[in-house]
Amino acid sequence: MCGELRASDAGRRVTVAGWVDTRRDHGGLVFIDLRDHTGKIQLVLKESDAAHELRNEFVIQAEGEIVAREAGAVNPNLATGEVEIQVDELRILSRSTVLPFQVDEEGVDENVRLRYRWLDMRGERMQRNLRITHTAVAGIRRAMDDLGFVDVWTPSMTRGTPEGARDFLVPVRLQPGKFFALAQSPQLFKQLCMVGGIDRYYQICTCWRDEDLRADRQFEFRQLDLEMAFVEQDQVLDVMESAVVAAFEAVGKTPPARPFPHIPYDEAMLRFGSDKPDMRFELEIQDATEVTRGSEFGVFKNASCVRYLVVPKTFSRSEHERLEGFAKEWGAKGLAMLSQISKFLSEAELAAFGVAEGETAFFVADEVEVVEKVLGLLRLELARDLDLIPDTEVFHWVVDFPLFKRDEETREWTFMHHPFTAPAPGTEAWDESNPTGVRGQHYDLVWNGWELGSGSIRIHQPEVQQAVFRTMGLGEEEQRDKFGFLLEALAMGAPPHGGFAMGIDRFVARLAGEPDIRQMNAFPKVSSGSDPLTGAPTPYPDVALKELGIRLVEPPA
RNA sequence: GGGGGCGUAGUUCAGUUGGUUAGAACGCCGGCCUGUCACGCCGGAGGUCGCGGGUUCGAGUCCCGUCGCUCCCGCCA
Repeated sequence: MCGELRASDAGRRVTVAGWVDTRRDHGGLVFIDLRDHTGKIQLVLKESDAAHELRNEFVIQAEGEIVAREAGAVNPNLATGEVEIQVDELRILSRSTVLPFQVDEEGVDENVRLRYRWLDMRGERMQRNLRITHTAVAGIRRAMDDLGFVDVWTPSMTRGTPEGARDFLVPVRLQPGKFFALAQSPQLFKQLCMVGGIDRYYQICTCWRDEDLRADRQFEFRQLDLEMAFVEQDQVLDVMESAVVAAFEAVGKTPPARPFPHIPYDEAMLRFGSDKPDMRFELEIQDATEVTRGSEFGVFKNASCVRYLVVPKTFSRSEHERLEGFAKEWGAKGLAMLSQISKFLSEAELAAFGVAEGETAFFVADEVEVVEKVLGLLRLELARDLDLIPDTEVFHWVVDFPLFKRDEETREWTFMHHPFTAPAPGTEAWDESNPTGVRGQHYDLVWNGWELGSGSIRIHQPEVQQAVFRTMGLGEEEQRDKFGFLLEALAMGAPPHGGFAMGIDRFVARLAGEPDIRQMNAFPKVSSGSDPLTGAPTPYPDVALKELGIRLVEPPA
């Protein structure tokens, strides 16, 4: 209401309520900017005890006439600047102590903002972010409803899975010594919904993962979770694109063009060194492994993979040292500049690299995984340094992922994303001791280098599911114990199905132009994993733990 | 688990090669003011320099440890 009054409202009598944003006390006359979530309006108060008592963030109600301001008194910086309210009745509804920071004050430390989030939320930034989240989610829900999806609630407290992310454990008084896990995702429940004949399921659900927090990760987050029966990959992608576009339209932004482009996983890793490449700019990685196979240069000769980035700039020694420092931090043994090492290389090699005057080529030689990672991260670092990233919105799909990968530590085969992804058509059988090259029907959605989510066509034949379990080293008994209910369900008439899960927080953070998801979350945790507002988590008294059958190994500090 | 950054009034910051009483702006308190809108003017309060050790005649400043926050790597099926 406050921010919506205009010259055409002049003459009306109104009652407004809100917070005192600023006061300008002239003694015989007091001006108040009254704020609510719609904006601000100037109140004009005649001298009174109550008028002088007003302070920032008092909650007041004022009654009076909306009057047009005289020409010289119009405030062009305020949307309501052509009018003001001549107040004849003022009620102080609530007072405020001195504030730890001013509402809308810029540059306040985030921990202070979070400690007093209720104040922070009154500011324009959080009002906008919470409301844009609501609007985007409402748009997505409308789209899902229009497409015939059914919102089915699935349990938060579920069976733990030792694979994947760490579970949050929930002890239960009725079952001492046993634990539920908070759902990392409703993955298996939504697949069971497919077997149960809910052919289009969706949910905007909370998921929990006990892993370290980041700018784009919290312990708990929401995802748009959907699953469809009798579909192939393209149909799932089509629905997801509809949901993304619906959210853009709901918040009044120009949606990205459909269909979103596709890039195969192998190509993304080769050209961009990432499975979530930022494709707003070029700066592509080049492969030199073939050319350097017989190199005289020992570093190249002994490496199984040699790749390089060509950058349109020359670098000083100290700039190079800084970048090499990053490269080592990311796992490289070094970061060679062509100009340094050209004396060790043959004419043929130099010609093949095709590096021109004024350009710099950075080489990494190592195992392919290290080369990809280091050059991928270096590419992003250089793009930021050289200001190569344009202000555009690029959505794309990464497709054709491998189904399996080797565990870095155990060297055993394991799944790339999760064990329920179906192999690509025509590869329903493979060498279970060496599944190199088997592709999965898995797809990731990437926006400007942020992974928004992933999905897959799932396995719907129990034999195939068991073959995947066997490949990752899960014996018959273990399969029955952990996933027996899934195998049973798949054996009782499971339709082909597939789905997707997209992180809502990451998506709306990008929509709102925010650098991290805490700005979209009313009450987020900080990176150490605690809540600065309530002080959670807290110790529990022994008597409560005893009832749960729990005893701490070390007493709390 | 590892690496980088930060920590000084309520808030945002400054603080010289180590030097005497640690400053500014905003906010807060008191006073004056009928056309301000980041109102103005006068006056005032407010500090365990994150914490603990050490070096020194002397530490906000140097060293060691520790805590908190933050970014990144690992991790995130």
